[in-house]
Amino acid sequence: MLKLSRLTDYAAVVMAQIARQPQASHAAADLADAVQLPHPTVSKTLKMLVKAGLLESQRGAQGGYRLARPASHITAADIIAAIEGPVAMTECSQAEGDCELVATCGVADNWQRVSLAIRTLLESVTLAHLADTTPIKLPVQLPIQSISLSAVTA
Amino acid sequence: MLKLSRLTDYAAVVMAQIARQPQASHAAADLADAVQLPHPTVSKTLKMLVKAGLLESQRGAQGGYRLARPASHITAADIIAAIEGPVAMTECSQAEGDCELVATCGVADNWQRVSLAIRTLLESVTLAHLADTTPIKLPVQLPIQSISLSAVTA
DNA sequence: TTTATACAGGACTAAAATGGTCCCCAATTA
DNA sequence: TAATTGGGGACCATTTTAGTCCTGTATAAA
Repeated sequence: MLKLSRLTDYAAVVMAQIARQPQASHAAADLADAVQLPHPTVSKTLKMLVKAGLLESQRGAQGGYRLARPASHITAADIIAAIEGPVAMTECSQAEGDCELVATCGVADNWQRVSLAIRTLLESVTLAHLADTTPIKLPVQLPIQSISLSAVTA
Repeated sequence: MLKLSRLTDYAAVVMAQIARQPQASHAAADLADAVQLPHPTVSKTLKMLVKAGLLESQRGAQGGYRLARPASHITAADIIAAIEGPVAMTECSQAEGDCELVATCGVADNWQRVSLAIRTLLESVTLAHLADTTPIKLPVQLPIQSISLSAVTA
């Protein structure tokens, strides 16, 4: 289904939660409560986000997590990459893609373009967009609508 | 990695192969040879594509597979859906999405928009594009809207 | 300095998805 | 009728995923 893994989903939700109170420090337990997800799993997710450089952590009492940079500078692609690795639709659209079938494949090149387009899209959606609870007045709508527009008019 | 399953990849390659000789009937064994993939797996893929209505099959000697409709009317989204099910990035962006966490989620709505944008993009790329051995003339560095536009007009 | 808090890292398991194979049946045609 | 070719499953091995838990370490407050 070209679906995100569940952990990635969690990551997005948790990141959004943090983004709504950027200056506060958020303990893993608090976040898990707020988002209604099992503590250990949320904790695991948070660690991955730290490792990817999207969150900063502070140990000890009053410690917790906060954004490593403004929500407007964290993209959906960043979050996905933090949990699942780089966004790439096919084996061969990855950096290390050494698919032995390139010769007989015949679609590699075009898949890579599609893959790139999706990556670009995901890079244009920021955490600030995702965290915005009000449905629609997002700048996100701009790229999205242009896509469907050009697709429809073609 | 937001990656396509390997079977989906096969499906695309095989569909492209058929699309290059649309009027001929292609036996599973021939296709497998042409694409350098294991016969049983290719066969399985073909069956799925038939079930999804993208291919038509003919049994018996001189039988085989052919496109159910012109390559320009089969989209990347169709192929992906045939193997993996409908394109939906998150649980809740599916039709039957009954995620109990919607209340605390806070990002569902925006994820659905992203998901829709990707689906639209994948629907704008046709099998005819994929099968074209000369790469689609996409200015890779340009924004998304021009990608899908030039893809369609190519 | 002590103690409670909170993250770090990784081992571990259960469950599910994935990739792949194989077999027997049904349809078609020569 | 015999050879060909797809249809439909069952089946298995492997990997991935999700989730838990334990032990260690940094920090801050009492």
